[in-house]
Amino acid sequence: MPNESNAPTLTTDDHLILVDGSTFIFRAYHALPPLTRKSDGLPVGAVSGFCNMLWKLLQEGLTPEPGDEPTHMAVIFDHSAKTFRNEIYPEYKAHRPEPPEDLIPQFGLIREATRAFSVHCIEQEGFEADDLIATYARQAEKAGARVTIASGDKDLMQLLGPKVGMIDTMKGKIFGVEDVAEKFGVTPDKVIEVQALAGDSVDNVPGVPGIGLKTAAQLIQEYGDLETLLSKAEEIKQPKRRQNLIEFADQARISKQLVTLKEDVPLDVPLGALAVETLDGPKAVAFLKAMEFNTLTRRVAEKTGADTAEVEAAEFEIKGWDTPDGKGRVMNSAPADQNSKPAERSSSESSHGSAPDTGPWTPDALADSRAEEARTQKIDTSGYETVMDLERLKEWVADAFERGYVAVDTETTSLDAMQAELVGVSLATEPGKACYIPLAHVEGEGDLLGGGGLIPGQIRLEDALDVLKPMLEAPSVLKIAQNLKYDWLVLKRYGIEVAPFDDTMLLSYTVDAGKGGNGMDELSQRWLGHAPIPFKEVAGSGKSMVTFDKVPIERASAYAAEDADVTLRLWRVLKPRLAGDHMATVYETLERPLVPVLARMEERGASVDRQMLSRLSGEFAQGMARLESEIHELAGESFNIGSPKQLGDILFGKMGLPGGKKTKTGAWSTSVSVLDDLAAEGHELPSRIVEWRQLSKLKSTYSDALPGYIHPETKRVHTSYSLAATTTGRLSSSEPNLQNIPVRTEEGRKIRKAFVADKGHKLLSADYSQIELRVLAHMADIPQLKQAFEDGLDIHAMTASEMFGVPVKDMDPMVRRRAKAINFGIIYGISAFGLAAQLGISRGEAGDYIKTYFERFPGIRDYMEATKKFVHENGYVRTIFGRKAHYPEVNTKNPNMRSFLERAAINAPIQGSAADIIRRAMIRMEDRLATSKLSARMLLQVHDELIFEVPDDEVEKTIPLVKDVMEKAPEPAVQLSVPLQVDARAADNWDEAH
DNA sequence: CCTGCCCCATA
DNA sequence: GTATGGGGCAGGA
Repeated sequence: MPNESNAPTLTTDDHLILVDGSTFIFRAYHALPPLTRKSDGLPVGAVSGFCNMLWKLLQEGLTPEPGDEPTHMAVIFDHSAKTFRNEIYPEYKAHRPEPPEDLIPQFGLIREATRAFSVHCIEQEGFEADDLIATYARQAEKAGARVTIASGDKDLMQLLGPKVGMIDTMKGKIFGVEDVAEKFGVTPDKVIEVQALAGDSVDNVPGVPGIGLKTAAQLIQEYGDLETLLSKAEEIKQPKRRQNLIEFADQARISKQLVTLKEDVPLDVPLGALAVETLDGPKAVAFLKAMEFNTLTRRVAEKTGADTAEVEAAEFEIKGWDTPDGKGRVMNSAPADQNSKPAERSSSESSHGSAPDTGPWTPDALADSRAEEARTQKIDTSGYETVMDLERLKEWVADAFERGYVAVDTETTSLDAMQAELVGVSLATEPGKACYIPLAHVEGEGDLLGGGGLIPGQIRLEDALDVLKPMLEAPSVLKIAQNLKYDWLVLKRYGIEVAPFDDTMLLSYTVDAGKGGNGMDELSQRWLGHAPIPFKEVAGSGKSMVTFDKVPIERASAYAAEDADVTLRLWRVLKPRLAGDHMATVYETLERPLVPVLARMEERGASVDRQMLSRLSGEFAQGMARLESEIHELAGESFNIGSPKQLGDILFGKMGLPGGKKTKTGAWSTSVSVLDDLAAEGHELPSRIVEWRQLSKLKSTYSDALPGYIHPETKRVHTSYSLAATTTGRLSSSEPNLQNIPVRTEEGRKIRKAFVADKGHKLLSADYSQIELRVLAHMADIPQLKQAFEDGLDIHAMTASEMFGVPVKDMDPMVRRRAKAINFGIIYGISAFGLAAQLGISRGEAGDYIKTYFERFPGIRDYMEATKKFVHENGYVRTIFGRKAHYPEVNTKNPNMRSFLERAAINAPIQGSAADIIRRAMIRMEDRLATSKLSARMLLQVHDELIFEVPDDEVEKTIPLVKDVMEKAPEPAVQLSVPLQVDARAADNWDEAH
């Protein structure tokens, strides 16, 4: 189609900058200090800010990198207050106050400034600047050119895409698609849908009452767009929200029209005409001189070769301002021709006018292009730097402020964040640009005098932290780290609370849970095709391993700078995938906010009674010794009871007992179930072995090991929680694992009694009752189960009654036990084989139970079948809150593996939804306690239980609050169709509280 | 000294 | 039948 304007179209090499002049004026006026022309007091603050911005954009474009300068540029203004939007909705922008008096003369001056810099000044009656920007941006994008919108207006975010970026020149912040996800919770193409619902009080866009950004984003993520949502409004569970969506449907539609930018404005000035013209030095200098902007005048003169002395200050009419002398104003700077001819272009450039159509913007397209970029970019370490002086560090920090984000990594003396001493910090600001700041490296071994003197030349730790702290805590700088919880804890111990942040480990986990590990080395390999320097190669391993402070600075620097660089590159790949996969809400509501919560729990630690554990170890040792001689007596020889191999030889070889199960490797199993079977046949040795094993386990894993984890200073035990270790969304705990402290046996509970409260405090344990069965009842929509939970019945007895037709009253405990096993089996993706093993019955009998169960609860079978179908088709399943668990191998031909993965996929939404619920409770808990002025501290999480330390006199008030937060945790995102029940109790130790 | 295996503690 | 972490043993480096 011929270009009607005859102006050359843009090409892929072009870079168009569209400056949103109207919003800039207001923001500059309010943000910058008031500045007046020295000679007569003319207010020029906004003009000054505008000129500086324009100059910078002309010189550098978006970034200072060469080649980034604009080839096309325009400043766009609103023509008048009334536009077509006022016809749709007369109240639109009706709340706008009149501009302040000293701003009025600057409106005209800014247009003068634009012309003085030979930049096109665009405005059109009936349209807002935003519509013109949208139209130009889309046209340029279609031609394949790069577009940068210079504005701080969030309404323009709907335009962002792989080729369209945005810069807030007031804040120096560059926005990409990932920032749209951050702000609106959706991809750019869905921004208008969200705005239509949420409205905007500033522009007086009504939206739907009771729906804000968060809810709007969540609804749009679920339903896709406004119309679909409105057509399905009846399904919305929350009654108030449903009613509003129905009642205000038309208002939402109007809102959408208001926020939708017009992308087809008939342009007075064609796109091609916006080509950047050679700067007319004398003209610009004349204007700047008139404004008395001395610094900028000098700079522009230097750059253009204009002679400041020879150029006279321009004179022009200033509307809205009476000069003190009251004289008329003369125009002596020729006004720039708005329809000036486009700059000459070489024929070769204009010949490939039809640039490849990049197609409609999709989040996946950005994610894909970032992944491609990451794969192909070489990891070039020549841009790495070792920072040894404070001034240079300040420059890095200033750069981080300028960009608004920075990758950070700490190097320390220990993997244990509670013990780690800071050795150095690394930063990265763009791929290949990274630095390491050594702070506490010491001379290596090799001298007998103790060595360890600080290596000279390093910045003093305190000085460096003084410079880093404001940046690490600045709301305007996003800190990017891999497993930030570790760095957060280390820095917290140096008085720094890192915020805000992104965590590449959690980004990967959110998007790819189940597809593999989320550690940095693995992610680097997966996304960058690059194996980072292994820690082992830097610090050694095993006995010869040294702490990081003993690593020579040069080697440390290469390792540490690379870690920051890799982290930044991973962020660039992974962050856009959040939007592409519609997982931003999961990341922002279930993952990221939990990091500081868990960090504080780890920091507090739990108190254990060392004496009690020591006594227990002695007790267990005695019991073991007694059993050991009995066992050797019965066996007729001495052997290592702890060796399954030797034990098997004795039992199934020497003594000739009938072997039961075999292990994977073909050896006879000596597991409890086998030994119990033998014991049931009247053999004495196996039951002694089982008793010995129990004591051995309690001693080695708990009473012996736990004291070793007591922190030398805090005297408490600080576990470490992993947020990204499970496929389902559960946490895991290690070093020590405090999620498997014994509870089932009397002997085991003695360990639990050693977990005690501080003086004047109690331990409070609050646990969800049957949360997974309740989640299942909700998800699979099982009427009998829901009713039973509603009525507060014994769920296992109810199941037994339904299945076997026996009354709940005076039920045989064995019958209830069978039903209980089946209920658990269901959650685990039941198989006749497993149920048979659990209940010690035949597979046939177990199969009959399952059949009966499904007859009574057909909805459960339907749910299981639907889940299997879904996972086979999609390779993942979702929790109620949208978390994904991937099972990429589920279509394998290996029938055992396939069944296993199917069961895991059935279990994941149930286990995972329960995990999501307790996560939500934990995230809210601290605020709720603080609001009620309660000083309870959350210490531990054990999947469906939270443990707090509470001052004695606050126990009574804390219990109902904790219960409330936990029971309402799904809301408002989800209203479960079954009630949640939390049991809470306080006591002096964990055993009695549980 | 590292790794795989077995066994077992929890939800 | 689901999800973890960890100790001890045994075998190969």
